[in-house]
Amino acid sequence: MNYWLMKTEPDVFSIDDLYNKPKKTEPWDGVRNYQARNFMRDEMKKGDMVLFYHSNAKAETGVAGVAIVAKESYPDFTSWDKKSKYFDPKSSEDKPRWFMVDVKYKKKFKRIVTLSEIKENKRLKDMRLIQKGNRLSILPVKKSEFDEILKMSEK
DNA sequence: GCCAACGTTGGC
DNA sequence: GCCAACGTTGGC
Repeated sequence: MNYWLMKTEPDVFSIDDLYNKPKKTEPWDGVRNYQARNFMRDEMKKGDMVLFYHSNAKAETGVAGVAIVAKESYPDFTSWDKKSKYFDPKSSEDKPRWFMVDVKYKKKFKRIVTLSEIKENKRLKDMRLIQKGNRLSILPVKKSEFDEILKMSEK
């Protein structure tokens, strides 16, 4: 099993929004970065665990909870929907360029594990999230890092 | 709102 | 294939 961190802006789609979806499940659409796409297309498997990260948050930036991969990658249909803001003329139903997975709500932390706490925790110093210049919206996480963040959320 | 650190596009 | 210009991400 693999572990991941997925970023979302809570103003756009928060952990509460995921909770309120039918079946608490939602397609992770709109990823338009090749590295992030490749993670979803090639490596994310059903049952993988996801740290649900609130970026650019008005309140607190950090990990807000846990989700689980509910469906493995399939073409991101918003990429050939002309009305979608994620429309990409180079993607088609015949030749999809972009892919997504479905994620399902697992739990909301009692409190946000903030980015600054993560930076301060020596056990998390190698997390790709806090490497310089990292802007990837989907990142692999080690099991030890995943467990550490879970532990921090309980404190 | 600013801006550093990217990634992408397109002319050549 | 190079690289300048442009667009985006995301912390602050």
